[in-house]
Amino acid sequence: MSKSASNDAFQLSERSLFLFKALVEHFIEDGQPVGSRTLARDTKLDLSPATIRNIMADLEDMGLLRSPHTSAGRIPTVRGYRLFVDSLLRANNLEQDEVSRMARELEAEINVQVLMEKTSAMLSDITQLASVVMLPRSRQGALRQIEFVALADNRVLVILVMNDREVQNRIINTARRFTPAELQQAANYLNSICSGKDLTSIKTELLQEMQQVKDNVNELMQSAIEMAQQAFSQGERGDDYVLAGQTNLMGFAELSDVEKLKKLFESFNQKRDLLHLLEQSIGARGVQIFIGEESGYEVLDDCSIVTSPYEADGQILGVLGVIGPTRMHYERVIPIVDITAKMLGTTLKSLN
Amino acid sequence: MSKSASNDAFQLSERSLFLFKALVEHFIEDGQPVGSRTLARDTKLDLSPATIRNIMADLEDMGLLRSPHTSAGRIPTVRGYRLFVDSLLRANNLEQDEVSRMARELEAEINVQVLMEKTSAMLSDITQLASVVMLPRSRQGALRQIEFVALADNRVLVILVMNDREVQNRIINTARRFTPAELQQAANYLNSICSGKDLTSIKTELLQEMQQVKDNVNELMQSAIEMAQQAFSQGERGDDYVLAGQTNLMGFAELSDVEKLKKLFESFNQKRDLLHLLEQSIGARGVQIFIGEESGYEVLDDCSIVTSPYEADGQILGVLGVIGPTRMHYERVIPIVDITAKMLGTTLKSLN
DNA sequence: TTTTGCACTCTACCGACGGGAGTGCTAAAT
DNA sequence: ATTTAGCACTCCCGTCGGTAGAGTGCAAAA
Repeated sequence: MSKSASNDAFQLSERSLFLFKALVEHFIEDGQPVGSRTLARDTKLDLSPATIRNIMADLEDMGLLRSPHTSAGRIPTVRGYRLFVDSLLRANNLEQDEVSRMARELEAEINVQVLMEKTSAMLSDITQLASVVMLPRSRQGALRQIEFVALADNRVLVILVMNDREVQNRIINTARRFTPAELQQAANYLNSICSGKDLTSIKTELLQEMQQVKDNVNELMQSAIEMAQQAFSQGERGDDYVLAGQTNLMGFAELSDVEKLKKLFESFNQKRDLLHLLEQSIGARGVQIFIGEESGYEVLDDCSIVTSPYEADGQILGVLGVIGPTRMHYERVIPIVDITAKMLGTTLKSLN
Repeated sequence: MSKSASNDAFQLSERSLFLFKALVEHFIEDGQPVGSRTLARDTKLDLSPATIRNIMADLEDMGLLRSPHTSAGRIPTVRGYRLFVDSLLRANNLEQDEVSRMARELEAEINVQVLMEKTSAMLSDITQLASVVMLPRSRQGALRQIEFVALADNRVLVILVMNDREVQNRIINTARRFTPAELQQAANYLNSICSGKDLTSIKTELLQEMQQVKDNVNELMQSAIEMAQQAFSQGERGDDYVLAGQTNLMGFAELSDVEKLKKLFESFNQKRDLLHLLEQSIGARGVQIFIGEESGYEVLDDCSIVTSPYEADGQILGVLGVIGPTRMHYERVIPIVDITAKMLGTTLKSLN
């Protein structure tokens, strides 16, 4: 369907396209259906409203426009937006100082979690839309190092240092008390086995090691493996994302229905739908856009989502994007999402 | 003002109070102004609407009721709610199995952050309102232990184990590379100085130590102090709270105005106002209630907040509560907030 | 091919109107 | 002295009709 929409550009006269573009831009600007007279007034072409009406009728036949009711103006259909975005849009460059301001803000941050939050806040602030920054499942980075710290009672704090500077803490209960020296030894042992491998392969590795060690009488090694297993089995805090600027969506006329808004916000909280959608963008090369129903989720019917994966060293680390009404300033939002993804990528790279 | 409201109970005949209570309960139930006829029909007292009108007029004179307009029924004023909550309310006990279900859910959790999130989610789920669980500034627990882990380049991961099982990670840059053994030594040294003290006194302690060590030629000790100072200076992630169930507030008739709702949500995100309000409850012994304008924040004018501090071993650890329309089921919400605070307290205690 | 002219349609807004709900007051009843 | 009945009054809310405005589609003229 999007395929045929892109072809529309070739089946239309230049004038029709120009008019269509003007109409979409006008509608994006103020959200009201656009009539022939308005368009005649606002475009350079010196055409009468009647002529424009004829053209609009053609565009409507092609499924690019529709009227909400008989005597309203026209508004773009999803297919119309598609054509607009794919073929007519000339993304304007961002102000240089705006870009450098963003960059400065992000570069300073060294904590990954906080970096994500800042990026999301910035994105929603600049676009005045809702934004999301996601860490995909495929991240599941390799383990760089494991450390144990003795706590009171029989508790041990396990520290998992991931390759990308992420650190995870887990607290486990042990059968007996261990001295710091023992824990150090256990950690060394485990590091020799695990370091550099990713979590799933570590798990299988540990099982094998378990077998081998069984004959061995070294109690500490067995304990070490058990502790590691206990730590790894703890909720790996699956996929997640950072959301910001939800409230920016309130007050858009097309989302003024409280019930709809509630459903939308609830779907944000449940994460499921949005995660699926974002995962679709992981494969894409650059900015990807879902307009209205294209997303396939009913709650997002009146919304568009502009996403982009971000990467470092050619490896895709995650996806970020913004969510807003279908009637959004694509020409502004697209380059913003694009550049934010790039900046996040380079910032993360510099952290590693 | 709330003082005089409590005294109202003694200035009113039993019958008036009964009627007043019935009216408030009726209004809480369906949100419509209650008229004399309805009340005559629904109460056991066999009174004509006219009599009830007289009584209602008295109650209105006392500032307990008001009518939205001439020919509507009456609704409670803030002062009316106050009287209702303070003197008329008989908080009904919760179902035992509901309580134990909640307890089971919470007891299992060992991670403090996740525990807060779960508590908040549970609270908003049960009450169908928005909920908040806060960690107050005064927490600032003592430091139990500090550990260093060498990372790549000149980076060191600092692990701060707080007394209450909270663990914080900081990453710092060092002038040169340190071996694990050196780091261990530095940690031991610092632990001997800092362990058991709270962060602020540690900071001053470090400054003093710095002076003493200056003459000493032990380079490692100096480095250790510098590293600790660098770690402590990093953003101590101040006051914070966990919020859940915001969307529950959408769809309440009294909050149907999108603009108001937007302002309310934004004030949640900004945290400031809500934090101030919650801090007021820290001193209170048990459940505290802010009705409508009593909170002092305009965005909360149509809302009530029910809070309770939670504590372990007699020490107040934080505050939790729910936010909903003034017209909420206080008799249900109050015991829920109360018991949740107690459960959270005991759960935290068991973690220590 | 474009424009003009015109009939037509639909919405949004306004004012009028009536029913419904509820009140306050007065006078009668208990 | 209370309580009740009766009644006039007020206000809200939904409905209806009418009108102005915006915009359309079509046919005929330019």
